Amino acid sequence: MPKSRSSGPETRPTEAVGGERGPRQRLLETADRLFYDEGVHVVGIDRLLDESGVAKASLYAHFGNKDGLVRVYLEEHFEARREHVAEVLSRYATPRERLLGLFSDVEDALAHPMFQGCRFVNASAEARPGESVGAVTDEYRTWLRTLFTDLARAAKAKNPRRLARQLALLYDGAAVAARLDQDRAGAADAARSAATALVDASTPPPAPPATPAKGSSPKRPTSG
Amino acid sequence: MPKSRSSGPETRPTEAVGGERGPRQRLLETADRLFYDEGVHVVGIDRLLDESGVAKASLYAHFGNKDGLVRVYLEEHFEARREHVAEVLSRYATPRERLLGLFSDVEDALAHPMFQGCRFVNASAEARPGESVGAVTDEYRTWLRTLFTDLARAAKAKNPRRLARQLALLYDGAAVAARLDQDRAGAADAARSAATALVDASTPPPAPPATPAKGSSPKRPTSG
DNA sequence: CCCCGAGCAGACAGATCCGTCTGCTACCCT
DNA sequence: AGGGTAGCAGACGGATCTGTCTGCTCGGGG
Repeated sequence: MPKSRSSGPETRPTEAVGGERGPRQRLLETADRLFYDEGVHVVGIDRLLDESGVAKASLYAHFGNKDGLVRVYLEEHFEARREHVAEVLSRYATPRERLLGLFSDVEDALAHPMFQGCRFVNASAEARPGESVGAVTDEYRTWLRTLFTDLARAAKAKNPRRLARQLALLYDGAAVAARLDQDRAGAADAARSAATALVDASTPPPAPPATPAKGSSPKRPTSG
Repeated sequence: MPKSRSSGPETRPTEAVGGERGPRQRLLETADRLFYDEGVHVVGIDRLLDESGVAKASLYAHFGNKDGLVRVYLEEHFEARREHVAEVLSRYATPRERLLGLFSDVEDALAHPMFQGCRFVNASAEARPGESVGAVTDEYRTWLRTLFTDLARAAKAKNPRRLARQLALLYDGAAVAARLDQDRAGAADAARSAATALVDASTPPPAPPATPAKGSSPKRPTSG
């Protein structure tokens, strides 16, 4: 029985407080790197174990099986995405600025050389029917669509759901272009400019301008 | 040495003329179905052989190895795409109508329940570095970008390359939405309406209308 | 002091997958 | 009629992958 890890009181099982990271964390970091760069099916368990310095038994104790690791890998990325998007949105005041701010953030992500597209898109392209990739991806897509729809509605778009879906198309397209094309700067410019045009065409004219600060973190990109 | 099949005079090796299809064709049809629906790495050779009724030796005689089959699978799809797009474009007269016609065609593809997104996007998401997926995909992406750029330039867009990239984003986004989302009709509407808005915003006003015929084939969709 | 749990290391089994090779059949062409 | 070729069927080997299981170490608490 694979011990449903969920009881953790406040600290991770053994160590976890100091600079030392436990096997669970190391495994997830390695999984995020390898799964994202090379694909879920391409990367075998032995390689994950080698590069993270974790024993095979620890993997199965923590995650049950490989699919469990993949699920947590995607869930943690989902959580990181939500936090990142919340932080981005917090930098802007009006709904219109927030919508466009999301595409400025896309521009930042595209500029990052490690950006390899959306983890959910990539994982879904190679997912078997029974795997849990589909479930997490569905949750993510629902959240993303709701986010755009709410913002479009708040921006008083004439047809909020349509505008939301249009912007989502640009969002996904940018992720695809980031993985397949060389000209990432062009794709970023296209996404931002298209988003601006679509928002302008669907919403009443905005209030007078107020350029916001534009800070971004140098970490591994989280967009997708 | 894997016998570089290329000498075929005018008919395929043995049969090929009558209703009978040779092993090469059967293999490619099965590959297109399985690779597209389930993924290139997920589908093994034995399954391809079983479902196509072809001997293993025939596969290696025709394609050298699995990567060769994958390459031809993508190349033939590329060729089908070019022919299909040429046919779509031939239905319209002006560059603007042609650009928008491509998105009407996207709408048709999205309506097809077997449409599972773009074969190149899907295959690239799970491709190993050395495989030939990357090469064929590069050719396809270059062709696609050139196509949009030429049409945008012909439509007298103020910034043809930008408009082309914007439309390409919508194109890719529609393929992603087709695979990951349930609401395909909404995605199709969003792609078409966004394309119209972006074209209108970037080009001088069009000539008076002239609604074209809109016929589509009931075959397996080729878009991507 | 000792015991228990967490984690590391690696062997092992079962499945799968790729690719090669050996037979056999059937058809076409001379 | 006979030989060559394309194709079918399947065994086989080597590699790889997932998942289980057995030892071993180490540190902390009763």
